Amino acid sequence: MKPITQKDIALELNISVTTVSKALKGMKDVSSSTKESVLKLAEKMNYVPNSVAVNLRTRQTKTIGVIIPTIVHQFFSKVIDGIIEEAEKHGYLVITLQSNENYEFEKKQLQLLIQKRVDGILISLSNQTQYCEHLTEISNKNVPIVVFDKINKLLNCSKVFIDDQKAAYEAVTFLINKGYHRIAHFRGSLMPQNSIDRFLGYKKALNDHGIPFDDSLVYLCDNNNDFEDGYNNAQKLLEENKNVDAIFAITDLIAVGILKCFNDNGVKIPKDIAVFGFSDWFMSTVVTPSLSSVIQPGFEMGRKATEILIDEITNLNANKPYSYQNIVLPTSLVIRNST
Amino acid sequence: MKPITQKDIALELNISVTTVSKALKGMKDVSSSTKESVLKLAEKMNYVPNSVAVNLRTRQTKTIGVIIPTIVHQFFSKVIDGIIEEAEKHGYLVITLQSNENYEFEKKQLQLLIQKRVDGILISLSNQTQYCEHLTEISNKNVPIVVFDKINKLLNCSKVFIDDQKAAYEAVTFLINKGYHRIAHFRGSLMPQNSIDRFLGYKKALNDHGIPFDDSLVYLCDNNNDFEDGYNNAQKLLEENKNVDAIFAITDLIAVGILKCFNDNGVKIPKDIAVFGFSDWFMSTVVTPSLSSVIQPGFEMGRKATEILIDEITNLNANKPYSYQNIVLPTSLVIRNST
DNA sequence: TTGTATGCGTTATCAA
DNA sequence: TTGATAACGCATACAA
Repeated sequence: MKPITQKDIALELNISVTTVSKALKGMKDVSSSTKESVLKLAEKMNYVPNSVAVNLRTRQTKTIGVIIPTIVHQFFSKVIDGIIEEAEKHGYLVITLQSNENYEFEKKQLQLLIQKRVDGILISLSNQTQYCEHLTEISNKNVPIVVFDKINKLLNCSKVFIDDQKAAYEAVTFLINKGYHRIAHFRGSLMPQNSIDRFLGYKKALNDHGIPFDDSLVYLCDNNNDFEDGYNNAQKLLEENKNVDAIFAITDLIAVGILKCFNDNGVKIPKDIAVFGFSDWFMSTVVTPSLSSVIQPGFEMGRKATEILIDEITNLNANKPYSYQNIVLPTSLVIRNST
Repeated sequence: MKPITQKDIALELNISVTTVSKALKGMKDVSSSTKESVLKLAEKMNYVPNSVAVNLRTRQTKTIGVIIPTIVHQFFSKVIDGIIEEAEKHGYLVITLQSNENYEFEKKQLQLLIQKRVDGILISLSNQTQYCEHLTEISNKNVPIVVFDKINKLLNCSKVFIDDQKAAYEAVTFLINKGYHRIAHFRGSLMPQNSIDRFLGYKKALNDHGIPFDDSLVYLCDNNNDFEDGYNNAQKLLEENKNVDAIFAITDLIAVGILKCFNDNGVKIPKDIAVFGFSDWFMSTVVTPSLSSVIQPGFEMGRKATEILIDEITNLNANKPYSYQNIVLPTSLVIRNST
């Protein structure tokens, strides 16, 4: 059976579609008696407005698009959770797409969302994304964009992120104060801002505490498999006999890889080598030893980014001006048994 | 600037919108010369078809809706991954919603998707969902539904799931063969089919091997926080001094909670008590001791369910008949150090 | 090969 | 207070 339309109601009641529409929307230029009968019949016939038609008419889809590198990642699923919840609160639905850390793919997904006429876009950049014409181009189409987590500082739009440099600085400083002085860093890919910033924070902490920076203590993890990257580089570190007494890893998953390797090789944590992670995944609480980490508010990041985005959409539709926001969410350290 | 429409192209080329439409769609009743000029201009003007208009016209949204209990859950994020990938391959986009294991919420989310006029729905039932009128009602609206993972066997639609009873049976049988004979079961909520089936598999395995079923060895974990549930019930089990030598847990997260509790209490795993999980989360490979588990193919489940759904949508649109499918995905055991 | 007319379901404008 | 008409952008049956 076909869905009921306003026309069906109008026919049944022998009134015009216009009046039905008005009654349904509670406009005041319709008599309370007809309004009542329309509402009653709509209820009875189980009328559901066709949102596609509404979308066409109002030029809004009440839909926002999200692009993240990958969804099978606790941090990002927490972000998505926050996004969906906040969006729903404002009557928006969420279409999620993945870039798989691939620039070309990211562009393609963006195109899909534009074609779908989403009202706004939330994106966390892929590791490969260096240039952002594809994003500025969208902005010009009057589709608001908010970037989060993996941002590009040059981008002309609102951003929600954490102070990666500061967070890394605090983590490494903690290690130093705890007495560790030969601290390695397992860094992420070269491109992403957060990878760079965490590295800079690490460097600055060393510097501020009079510890010379040693380039050979920086291990690059950019094989898109954090756990294995951590494991393999930890192995390498052991073989190279670097004499480090602590490691600051850019990600919990990498840190867990390190733990695993050390456990496999009889390296005592934190006695022989301490390990500090980043992101505070649930996993980190149940691993042995439990992992010290930086708490990164995923849910709140998704929520806030969505709030801003919808605000911009609303302003855009109302022809009100608005300015881009830079939201820096607070982080904190959680100290467990690995340090 | 407003998006370019076919009208703009038609105006520029001094031809009709119809011809533009046909040319764009590669219909053959349009001269190659005009086709070429249309395509070229469309490219130049950066024409993007308005999918909302297309949707209204074709009565299809090329969108599928997904409802899962919660996205911050490795199994479900793998499912979503599979769904998004398969959907995209067929030109569909995915709207994800969560039921938060709440029946009323599930109904509401379903309503939202219907209102959004999605072409089909994928759903994994909430723990609280007992009756399914809300689903059959949708089916009657000619919106195909495929249920997966947490299904209701009575439901009249396609289903993709695993043989929970068999999988549980195999896990418990493994324990028995390994020499464990006093095996506790940490079961899930009472409602969900998979919870029931895993329990039945456990019981059957005991029975088939001449081990008497002891009701007091079944611990109910239904507080919606698997890890804590596992931890607390493990604590209880220790206090009750049940003398068990193994535990079959309905979920890895619960199993990990057990591990944690045992580690905290100096219970040796598997020497004192062995632990078997279910689902094979990544976490289980890095926990100490690593957890034996049942491999549950999340990605493939999402992929397959989507494939079937899109198939049904396609058939429905073509007025072709189709029959509901019951797909049982294979599982297997992965034995690690906890057993 | 091209174009006209019509409709998808809703909303907005304006006249009655 | 009501309704006729047009429009959103596209696609199709049919006529030219």
